[in-house]
Amino acid sequence: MSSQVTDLRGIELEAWINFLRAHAAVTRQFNAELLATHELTINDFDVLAQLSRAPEQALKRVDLAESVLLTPSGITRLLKGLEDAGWVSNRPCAEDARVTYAVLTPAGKKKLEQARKTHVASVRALFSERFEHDELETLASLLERLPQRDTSCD
Amino acid sequence: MSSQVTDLRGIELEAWINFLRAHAAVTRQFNAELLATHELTINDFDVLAQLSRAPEQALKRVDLAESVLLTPSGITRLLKGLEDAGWVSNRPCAEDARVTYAVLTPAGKKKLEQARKTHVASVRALFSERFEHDELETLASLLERLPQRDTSCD
DNA sequence: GGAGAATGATTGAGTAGTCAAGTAACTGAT
DNA sequence: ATCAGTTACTTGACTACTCAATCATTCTCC
Repeated sequence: MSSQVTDLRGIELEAWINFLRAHAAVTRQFNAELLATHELTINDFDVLAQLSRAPEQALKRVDLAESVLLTPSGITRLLKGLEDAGWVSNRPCAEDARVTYAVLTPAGKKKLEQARKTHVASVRALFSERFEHDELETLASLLERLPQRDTSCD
Repeated sequence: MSSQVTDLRGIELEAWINFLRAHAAVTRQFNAELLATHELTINDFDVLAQLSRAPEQALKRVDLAESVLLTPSGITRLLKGLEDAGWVSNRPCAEDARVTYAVLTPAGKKKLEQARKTHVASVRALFSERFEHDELETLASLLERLPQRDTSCD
């Protein structure tokens, strides 16, 4: 008599499973699109986007790692690809010889602008097709309360 | 004057970025836990759980692939690991010689019960620490409206 | 009842990451 | 001034997948 059909495993598990499935389905779609039209992965795009909003389009590898939630070695390897493609270059740091900044090149900036056109449109389309504006605000603010950074060293 | 600080890139992008970061952070944590205490990945766990709720604890590989959103070859390789560990065995299908069912062994059933104790507790803890019951219902139902299956062949 | 298409599953080759170990450079207490 | 610890980054070995090709079997239907 109560309400709708609900998951027997508890609401937390239901939310988690929906979350997992949605991530798999949505990233698969976005990655395929991005790869087909721009030869970039979501993480490539994400890193370029982070660089573009950074002062002087440059970021230390550690900071990049933290902001896109990859390990330092993951960032090293990802940047290798972007360097080979010419979207990113390296700049040594005058004050600290350990750090090499990753810098967005002009070509990289251009590449990002192109990719943004289609990718941002896809993201907007997927979300706004399914949700009203106020629902998107709710969703964004709920998701924001989940861990958004690596918790393994807290 | 309007409201809170809001993301300049639009609410859809904000929701998407929060979603991506949350997935990376949360799966990293759960995977580490599950691997440390049970030597299972989230996908391993997920496959065992799917099998346990299936009639006769058996499922075709294609169905398994669809329900956990892996490719058929991903399922083949994942099952190989579970077979080697003894949690899953193969059963040929009488009606169709192409299919081999993956079936949960008694040991696998036991393994899953153990893993469930800690993993389900972690999931519940993470979500109920952060959200009220009605917020969880909202979150679950919003996430449910995102694609939950592979859209590449629609 | 046989040819062709579709389906279930596996395999080889490749990719995108992880972790642990290592190197180099910096920091801070004595 | 030094040396123990920390930080930035890279590397080798591995894992967990993906995709495309392949093989076997079953379905379609003329």
